[in-house]
Amino acid sequence: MVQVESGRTRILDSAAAILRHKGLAGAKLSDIARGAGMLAPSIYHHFPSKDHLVEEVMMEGIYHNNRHIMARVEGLGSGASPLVRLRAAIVAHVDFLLAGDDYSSAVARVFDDLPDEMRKRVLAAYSSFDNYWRDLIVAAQKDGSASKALDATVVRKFLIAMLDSCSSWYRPGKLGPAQISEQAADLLLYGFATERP
Amino acid sequence: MVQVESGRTRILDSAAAILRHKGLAGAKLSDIARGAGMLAPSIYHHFPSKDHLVEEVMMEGIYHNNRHIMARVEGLGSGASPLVRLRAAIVAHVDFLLAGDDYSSAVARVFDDLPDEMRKRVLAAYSSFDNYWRDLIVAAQKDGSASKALDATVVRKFLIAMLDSCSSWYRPGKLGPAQISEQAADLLLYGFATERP
DNA sequence: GTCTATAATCAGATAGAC
DNA sequence: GTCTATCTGATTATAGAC
Repeated sequence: MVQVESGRTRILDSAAAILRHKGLAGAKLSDIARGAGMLAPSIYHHFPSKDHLVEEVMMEGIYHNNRHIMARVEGLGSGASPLVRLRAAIVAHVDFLLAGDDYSSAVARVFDDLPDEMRKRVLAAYSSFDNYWRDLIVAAQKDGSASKALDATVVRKFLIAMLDSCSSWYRPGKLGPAQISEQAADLLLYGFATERP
Repeated sequence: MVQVESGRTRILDSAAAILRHKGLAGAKLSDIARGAGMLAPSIYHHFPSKDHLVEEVMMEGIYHNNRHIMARVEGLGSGASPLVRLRAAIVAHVDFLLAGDDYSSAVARVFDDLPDEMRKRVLAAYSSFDNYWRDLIVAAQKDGSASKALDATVVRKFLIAMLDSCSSWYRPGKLGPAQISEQAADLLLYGFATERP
């Protein structure tokens, strides 16, 4: 028997899609409800407020993305070098965003606009993810395969900002998602210049 | 004789600072007015609407940043190689953002949230800037000092997203703005890995 | 679980005095 | 050029029928 998607899930899916494309202030409850096949007040049967709904989308986005990246990296097996693991994480992150996951794209889009208290909670949930990236980066430095001259925190911030941006500018065309993610990894790991200084 | 900053300019400065820190929806006219030492309705003596005010902040931000980067690159003189010019542009962009220019930081913060029509106009103004980056990137590829395997457009998008992010996460600490901008340039040009594949 | 009707709130904008 | 008072419109949220 096929269980039709519940009303609650349809609301979350719709909210994620609209937050992703229109931002926090641009995501009206009436639009979200329409995407879920209902009218705005019906949302309140499932969520106590817009803020609660948004926060749940953020948490789902972080969780989905996190799981996807970890699964790909850990799927490499125990023999993979730190640099190979870092590369896999970069590729997985871009692939995931460009595969069109509305939840994780919504996080990248509206995080800066969240109300202060909510942003703190979302950031706390995000921190396990952040730590995972930090570990990948630091492991590559310890192992000698990545530059110790670059600050691990600066690298992480720049790397994540760069990767997160792709869902806002990528449009299908001559390059597919797979090419974009490979280029992201090549650019970050080996740089744009052909020779070292 | 010292001309005190005009009301119009105080409003623009205040709007830029508030847009930068609170985003488009978070920037209330009453807050902007307070920052300019007046009350909200007084803004309408100088600007016909919030949108007009915001658009002028965007245009100023683009113009300031553009001029600053071009001045630094062109200041290198005609003997500078394409890669040296690209590096100078990267460093200048980060320096400028971290020097705390509210106008250009406001552009990076609210661009995605602008109303469609305005965003088109701002994007058009931005395009001369975009073309400048594209020329720097393509020149380095033609000259053989940068990788032709990377798509120039993808490199430009990733590069600008990465650089623009720094005003949202940078906090003065053990690393100063000058170190951040050098690390950005090193990461983009030479990558995080110590050896080529 | 969804609806119609409506309240409450808030921010952008206007009118007109000074 | 700035103010006080007010209007308008949009949006979140509630009440209560079905």
